[in-house]
Amino acid sequence: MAHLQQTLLKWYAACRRDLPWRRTRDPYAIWVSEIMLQQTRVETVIPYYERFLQRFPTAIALAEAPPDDVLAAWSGLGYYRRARLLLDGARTVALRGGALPGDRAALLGVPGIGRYTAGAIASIAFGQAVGLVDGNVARVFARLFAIDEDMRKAGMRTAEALADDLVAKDDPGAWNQALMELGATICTPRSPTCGACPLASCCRAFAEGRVAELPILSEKKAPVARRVQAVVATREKDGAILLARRRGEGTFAGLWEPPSIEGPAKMRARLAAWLPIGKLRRVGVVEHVLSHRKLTVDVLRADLVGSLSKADIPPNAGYDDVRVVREATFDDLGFSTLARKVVAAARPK
DNA sequence: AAACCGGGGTG
DNA sequence: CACCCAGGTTT
Repeated sequence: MAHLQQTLLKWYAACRRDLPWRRTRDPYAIWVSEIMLQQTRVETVIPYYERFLQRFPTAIALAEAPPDDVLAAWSGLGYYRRARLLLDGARTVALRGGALPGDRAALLGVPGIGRYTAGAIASIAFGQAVGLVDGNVARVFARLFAIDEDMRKAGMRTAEALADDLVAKDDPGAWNQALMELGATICTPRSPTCGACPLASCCRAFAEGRVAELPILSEKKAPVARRVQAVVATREKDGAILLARRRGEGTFAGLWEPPSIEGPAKMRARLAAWLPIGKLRRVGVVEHVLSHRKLTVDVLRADLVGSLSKADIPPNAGYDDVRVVREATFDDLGFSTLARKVVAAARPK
């Protein structure tokens, strides 16, 4: 076992990528990076990470920030729930003076910090000897030990137990990052480069010729198709657009978008009923796929002919605020990629 | 259009 | 422990 650890740590020391969050030991910065890196690739995260830390340098600064600002800084990263939970977590941490707890069990009590992130912060920022399992580690372990269980189910528990057992006591942070780095660069989902793998000689899947069939991953549910009607209401004099902010906890909650309603074309009337607009014209269709939904959006254009305030929004419309903004100021708002696509589709050519 | 990236929360 | 929920990019 010591041999395995020596080998991987040595490989990591030689091959590790120089990433911004590897240049700090600030637990808050590491926390932010770990949340951003969930489901999002390194190259995408880097500019967001730099900007976010500049804007919200400490947990307290983040805790005090308006949710709109936080979502604006997250705009385009996706999985906006992460940003809302990170803000929740920052508020929780601010109540205790602004410092994250230094051990895994206490970290698990912070909103938005689950098993993976707790292990990452505890080991990387605080040097606690605990393991972690992300998708990379799950894949590496599934192959290294030929785990025949579903890695989306029981196999994950098996991997978590292994992670805690195997963690290098003298440098847990480096060990965990080494495992993830191996999964990200060598032990990749398809066409892994076993020839370059420092652990090939200890790898059970490699020895048994089963690398291609592991890990075992159960099927995910197919996204459900939904139709949506969206209105881009434009003010004549300056081209400013009416936007509304989604309330609640669901998809795109807290983000700004052209007002929309789910359903077929006949639902347009219900949407038009509360908007100060002229005649609707359908100017395009936008397709957008999320993990659980496949959205087909009818993009409708209309002239904005009056004004509107919060109080005019019907309670069941799904919005809690409205605003008329010019495209130049979109960057100040939390905006999904779908909303950007809808606005772009409505722009006169 | 399909494949890929995978972690938090709840019951 | 099972199950639900949540975007964007690459190929």
